[in-house]
Amino acid sequence: MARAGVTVERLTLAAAELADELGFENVTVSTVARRFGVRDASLYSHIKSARDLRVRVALLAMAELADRVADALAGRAGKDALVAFANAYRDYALRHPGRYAAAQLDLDDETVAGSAAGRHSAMTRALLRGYQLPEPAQTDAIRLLHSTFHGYVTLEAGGRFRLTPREVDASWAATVAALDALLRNWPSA
Amino acid sequence: MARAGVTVERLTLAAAELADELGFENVTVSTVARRFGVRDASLYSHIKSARDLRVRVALLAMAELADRVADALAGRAGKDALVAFANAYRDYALRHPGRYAAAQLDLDDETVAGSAAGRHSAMTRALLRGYQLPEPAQTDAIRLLHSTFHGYVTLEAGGRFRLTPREVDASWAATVAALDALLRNWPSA
DNA sequence: TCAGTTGCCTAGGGGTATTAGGCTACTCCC
DNA sequence: GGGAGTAGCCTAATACCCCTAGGCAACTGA
Repeated sequence: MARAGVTVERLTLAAAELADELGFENVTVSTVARRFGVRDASLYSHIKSARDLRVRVALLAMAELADRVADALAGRAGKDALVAFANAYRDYALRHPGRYAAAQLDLDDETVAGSAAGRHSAMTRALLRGYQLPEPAQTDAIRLLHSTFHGYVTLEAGGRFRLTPREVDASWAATVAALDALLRNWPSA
Repeated sequence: MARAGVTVERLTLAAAELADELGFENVTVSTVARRFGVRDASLYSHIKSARDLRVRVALLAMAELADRVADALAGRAGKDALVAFANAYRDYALRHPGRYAAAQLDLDDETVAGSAAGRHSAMTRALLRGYQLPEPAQTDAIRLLHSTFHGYVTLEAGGRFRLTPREVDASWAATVAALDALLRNWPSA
């Protein structure tokens, strides 16, 4: 019998692809095993559990997203940087819905610490340097930006904006422009 | 044998409670049946499927949330109303994490149409009346507010803000204040 | 009272998660 | 080249969840 050549990396990648195709909630040990043409039980020499597999997909997604954002941010500043950041974020989420959903998995503190989450907020902090916000406003602004981006793409992907006819792309552009205006005039008290 | 007195309403309520206690993903036909002391198969004369049950919890949560927001909004206007809206929203999400997660369930358009989602955006529209935004800025603002609120509570509940020491309550207040400032100075172009 | 309806049960088929234990295909070292 | 050892994959078996079919008993109303 030829071996299937399963490795943790290939498993994680396959799981990520499955997530984008079928939704993250349908990423199961069985479906991944099936894609490799092996039995489910065979995967347990590579992964610890179904959750382990899902966490790996989450970490992969977070790293990929951080990479895209870093690329988009390179050489830009001010509103230019904000727009690039926002669009890279949204693009990733819409193009890889399953991966993005994975990135929202509830991870324990230790795992979060070892993830790309730190890079993400460091980049946001760098982005905000152009707006000259003092602490703690800076932290608040990071949280606001992250919340708005995350909330927007989640609601958009969930079809929650389909009730109103207004184009979601146009709303997105207006939203990012509004955030830029807000950052330039952050209320002091 | 005495009957357990199962009804769709009691099932939905029990499922909602289980969601808040164990997380929405652990709301299962079996756990709910167990709580009633009956066999899982017995529930299928009341609900159509596990998904049906979850959708009912989602609709319940959306209606409850709309109620809380409506109460908070009564008799208020301007920033006062915005703050009340925001706090009611966040309170509900944090106090009822399972229900709130349920409300995020991906529903088909027909179900969404029959839900409290319409009430929700109508209230937001009413809230914005105090800020006098013309269309399409008003729609964009609704989407921005919803995105930010939803994103914030989701990330907060998911522990994504624990990396930074800044108090989440303080950040929340600052965020809402910032949104108020933004609505009062919405960028025209 | 008794016919009909409704509520709950048992049986059973199908799927996923996971452990235990076995066989086999590579690897590398003498 | 020939074992010895490791790693990859398999079958078997348990447990839990989803759901259908069919049965009996408990209510309901004429």
